[in-house]
Amino acid sequence: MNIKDIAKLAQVGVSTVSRVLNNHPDVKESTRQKILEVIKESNYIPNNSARILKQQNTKNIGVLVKGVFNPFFSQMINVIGNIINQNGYTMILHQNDYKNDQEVETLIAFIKEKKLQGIICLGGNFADITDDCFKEINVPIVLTSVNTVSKQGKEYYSSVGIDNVKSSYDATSYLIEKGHKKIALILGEADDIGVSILRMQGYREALEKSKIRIDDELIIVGGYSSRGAYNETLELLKIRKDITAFFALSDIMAIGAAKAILDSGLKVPEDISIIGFDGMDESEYYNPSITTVKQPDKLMATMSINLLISQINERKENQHILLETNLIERDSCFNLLK
Amino acid sequence: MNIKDIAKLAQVGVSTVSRVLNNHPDVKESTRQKILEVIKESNYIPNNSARILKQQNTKNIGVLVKGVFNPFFSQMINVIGNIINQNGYTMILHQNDYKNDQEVETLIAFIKEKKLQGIICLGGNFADITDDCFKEINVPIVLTSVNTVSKQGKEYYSSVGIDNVKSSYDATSYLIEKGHKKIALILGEADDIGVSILRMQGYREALEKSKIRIDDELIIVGGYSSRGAYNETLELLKIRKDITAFFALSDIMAIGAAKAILDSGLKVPEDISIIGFDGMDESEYYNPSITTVKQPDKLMATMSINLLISQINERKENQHILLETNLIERDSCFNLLK
DNA sequence: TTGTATGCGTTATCAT
DNA sequence: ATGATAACGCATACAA
Repeated sequence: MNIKDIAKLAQVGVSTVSRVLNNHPDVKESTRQKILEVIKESNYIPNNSARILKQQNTKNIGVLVKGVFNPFFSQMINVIGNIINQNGYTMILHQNDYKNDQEVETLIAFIKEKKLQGIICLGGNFADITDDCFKEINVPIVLTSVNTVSKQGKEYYSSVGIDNVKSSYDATSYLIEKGHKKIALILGEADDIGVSILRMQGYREALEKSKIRIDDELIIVGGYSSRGAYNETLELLKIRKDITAFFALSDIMAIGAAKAILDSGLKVPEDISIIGFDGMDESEYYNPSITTVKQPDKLMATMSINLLISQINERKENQHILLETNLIERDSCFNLLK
Repeated sequence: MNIKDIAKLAQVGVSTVSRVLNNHPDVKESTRQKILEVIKESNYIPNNSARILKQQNTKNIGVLVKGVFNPFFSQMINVIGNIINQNGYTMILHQNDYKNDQEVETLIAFIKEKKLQGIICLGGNFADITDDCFKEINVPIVLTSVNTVSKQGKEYYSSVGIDNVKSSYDATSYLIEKGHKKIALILGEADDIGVSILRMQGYREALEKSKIRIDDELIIVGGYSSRGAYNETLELLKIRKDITAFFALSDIMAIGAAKAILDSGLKVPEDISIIGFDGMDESEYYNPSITTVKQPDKLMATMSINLLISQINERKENQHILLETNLIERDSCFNLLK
């Protein structure tokens, strides 16, 4: 069942059907009604691939999200989607498997397939951006909350994110100010891509600043899951009785670590303090509420899409924006000095 | 930059380029190399819309997920994706906005656009299935963990899910057996679509069986969020001091309720018991660990995709499978009778 | 082994 | 207001 069949059934030409499909004004009301009726009756649904293939100005904005269902991004997608709609565009959401490391290629394929007018990438590792890989793409690109290690090609895309080094420097310093010296760090991933390495750097710098020796045994990897953080924390607590604080690089891991501490017969925060990262609901509703580094997720979303739309309307120079994080003090950190 | 340009640059015909693109065997190794080189140099990426438009047998299986990032489905998608790949198919993941209630239409559009060989729907409300809406679609459809209220058209699709009524009947009975009589229920949504109504029915039946009066004031709505459940629970606890247990229809809401109880100066489970639903990690790592109704998510995923693939290979009669849930006893329920 | 030509389903241009 | 027809970018049958 295609547009030709509908045209035949309605006894009109294909272009008239197409006009109805696309809400063009110059169709007689009676023919419009008739065509709509035929469409309804035959359960006809246009083929989107053919549509996009032909269209020039799609009014589509793409959102490419890294990872299958990263809850941190879900709020941001809502914000972005609303603003896209308000501006008369349509959001096309696309997942990029976290195992797929061909970020740039996926990005370009997405733009081409959907004839996008602009794109926002949420997360992912864009370390392999080269000077010319975006040259042929002449739609604006905004990379949000991604790991951009590459120094190349910065003039071909915009970015919005946080200062990972400073954020974790601040969080670590906060613990140090409360008298903590044996501070364990829970990384997300072990390899050198991703944000963990940047945040670890902030952790290291804070310790060095206070002349605290960096103890590699205190740095564990939780795989961004509660389970991973739980297991690793449990093991670490068995061999190291001197730890007074944990800094987890995600709230999800902070929760796993908290449970491991409790299951070890210790109290949070009296025996061991915890600080998380992200500012997800889970940390707020935990018992006790977990102090965390809040990422400005909604602001990041708003700035990303506003930047993109302004770029679509008037090509200006690309911008690279770094937003402030905010340490939310709750009930999981103990002051050893009082 | 399209296939024609590549052909010109490589000084070959378009079909030879197409063959290389699709890994066809009958291309001379030297020409293949040359074409690949040209493709690499010009950063050419084929247009997927055009590809799909042309292809007949795509080997694509679609997964249509309801809601922006429902964490309950993320594990299932991994399982499904792996099995799809093992069988030589490609998974195409598509989000359906939770505000979009045109489930059937979205489903059919997705099948047509991507020329899918089969599809799994994760979640969503398919109450408006009619006898003929799937008739024209001759690819197998599996609805997994969806709300299928409609009795029509069952011969045109398969389904995999749990018995929502029985599951919540069992959970409520579990509380009753422990001596609880004033059991509050936290629904996900207030309207009559969705699973909340089925689970509420189980709750009602369990109370009726034990001759416990159903008190509508004890039934609140948490909107499937911790925050919603927290606020509603806090309010309810102010006006009702007689409640001894909460049954939340998701673990996320159970956590919010737990925090509200704690913030009201009460203890879990000594003062008030809690039971959740889903079996997510969050409930396990909460303090205290929350007793919950575990959905067999991985099994649902495995059965769904295996059923679909067997249907693709040999069209058999559609099946409707109901799996058992499992009540995981943890530390959030107190026995009043001991 | 390689090239030419046709059509997938739609939109857009140009007629009428 | 409406219809015929040429693209869109690709895969494939068929020819060579």
